[in-house]
Amino acid sequence: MDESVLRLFSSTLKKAGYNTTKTRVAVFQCLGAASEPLTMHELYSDLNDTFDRSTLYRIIRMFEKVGIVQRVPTGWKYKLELTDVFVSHHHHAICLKCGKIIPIEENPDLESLINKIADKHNISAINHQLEIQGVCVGCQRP
Amino acid sequence: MDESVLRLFSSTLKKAGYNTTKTRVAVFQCLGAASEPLTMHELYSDLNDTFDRSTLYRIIRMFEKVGIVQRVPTGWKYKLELTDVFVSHHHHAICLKCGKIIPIEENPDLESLINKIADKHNISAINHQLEIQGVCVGCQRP
DNA sequence: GCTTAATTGCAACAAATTTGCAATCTTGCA
DNA sequence: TGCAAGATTGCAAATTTGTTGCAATTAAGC
Repeated sequence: MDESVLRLFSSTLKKAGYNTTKTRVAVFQCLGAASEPLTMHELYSDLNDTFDRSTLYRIIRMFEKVGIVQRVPTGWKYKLELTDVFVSHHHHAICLKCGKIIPIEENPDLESLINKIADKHNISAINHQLEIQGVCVGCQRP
Repeated sequence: MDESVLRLFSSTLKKAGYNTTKTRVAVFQCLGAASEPLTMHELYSDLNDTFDRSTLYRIIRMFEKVGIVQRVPTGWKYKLELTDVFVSHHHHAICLKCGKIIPIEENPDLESLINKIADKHNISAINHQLEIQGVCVGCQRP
């Protein structure tokens, strides 16, 4: 993983009053290495039982509070991924046939439209998520 | 609740091979009467312990499968509401200060933009959700 | 290197969700 | 309307998911 990203991670923690520990770095790197969002369970087993479940929960809760990770709702469950600070702001499309998650980069038109919609409802938008369900090209019969 | 909505509910179940039971009607009506999405817990206690929790979970899982209810992610948890088949298609804005959920009716511009974005990623969109977080006008200091 | 405060592991707990099975309803049909 | 077959529910127990207190360990700053 990129040195500068790790430094940003570390300074984010520090600014919020937390230490940079081996455990936290491991969780962060695991999320950074994943090609798509992970469930708690996946994250835990990817880390190969290196530490206690309660520690992982505590770390994720804190990472979320300080804006290092965010939850991606996927039907029943949710998955975890790094926030826009570490990965560019994006959305997701999920293929209903094969379950693949396709990242969708942010679109300026979408962003401004969302702000306009929010304003119309007297709410000033701070953040947003868009999830699209559909069928990917690979799953569409010829 | 409207007769015709109940008939639609019943035929939706039938088409999927399920019976229309007292219990299922009660759950459906409870969701229909709610002014905003409900948590499992709220739904259960609104129904006033008329039946077992496991039954409620089974019903909700099935309702979701056949497209009667959908989950609204709200941070950690999720809430439940009827789908667009029974309530007009809409999105949500959540105030980060007071937690109020503001329904946002669908916007044709948004819809077409989303379809365009999905196409660009080789996925043909079937459904989508947009969640906006912000601060509502009542929570903005004067 | 040392001190102090933060972090982790452990073990127990609490909440949320699932499951098997027997008892009870619904439906379709006589 | 009454019955048989299959679907649905209640119950009790298991599983999964997330939380907590406290003692042991570790990281940060000097």
